[in-house]
Amino acid sequence: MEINGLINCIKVLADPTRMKLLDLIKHGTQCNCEFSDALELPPNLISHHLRILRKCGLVETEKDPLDARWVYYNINKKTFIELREFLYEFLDPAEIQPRALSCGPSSSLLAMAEKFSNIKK
Amino acid sequence: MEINGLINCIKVLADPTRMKLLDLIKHGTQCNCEFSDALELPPNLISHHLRILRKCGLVETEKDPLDARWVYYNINKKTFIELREFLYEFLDPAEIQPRALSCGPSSSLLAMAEKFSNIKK
DNA sequence: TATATAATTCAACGCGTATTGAAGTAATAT
DNA sequence: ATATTACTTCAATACGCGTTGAATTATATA
Repeated sequence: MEINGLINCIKVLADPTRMKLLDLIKHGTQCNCEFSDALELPPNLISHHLRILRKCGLVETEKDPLDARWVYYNINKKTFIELREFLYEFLDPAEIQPRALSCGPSSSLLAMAEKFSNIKK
Repeated sequence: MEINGLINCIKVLADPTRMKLLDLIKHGTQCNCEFSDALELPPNLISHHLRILRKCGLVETEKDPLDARWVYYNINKKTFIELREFLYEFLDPAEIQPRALSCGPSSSLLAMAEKFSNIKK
């Protein structure tokens, strides 16, 4: 998945309702009515958020083989893992580097020396 | 950090400009003018996004000891790592469970048996 | 003191999006 | 056929947020 897709996934993730939905799905695929009960939100609003979760690829759907009116939601493992790896690398503290002295008065020793001599005057 | 603070961090992260800013800061503390050049955005807009990054605790500031007009930005390692750990756990594929049969026609074997007998009739 | 510089804050605009209630779709039951 | 159900889509509203340009603050220099 390209970088923009991943950033979009983060955007999708950055909503308490969708976080809770993902967490519920993670602990067993569920149908709209259960989400609606658990989060105390109208079914159409749940549908809306699930649509967004599906659009960015974080979840996928499956219809009940006995009664196709029911829809069950699953985590899309592939996207899930990809997002996980990306964030784990992006937030890697080992990559943090000290300030590159490319800008500002402290960026050159010359400037520091000049400053120092001014103070001395 | 509480869960709402972490979700807020994700929300803050879910913006291409701020992702780029964080990435630049990660590779050496920088000042506003450099961000402005690198991202080709007006300095006040950079300030705005840095303020949001600082507010949620992802970055912190430091003033130049020689000329306090310059401000340098650093990654706040503590928040950085905390967010990393949280997301790594939340997106752990090992936690994904199969559907709990608590809802829908396939939720009970009884229902399946009834359905089966209807088909047979 | 006056001017310049680095950055921030403010006011306002426009776009996107979460939410709401109603209408629509698809599948099943009577 | 008609009604019911599970869910989705639609239209409308309201709020939040990114962006912009101007004004402001803080600091340094002439």
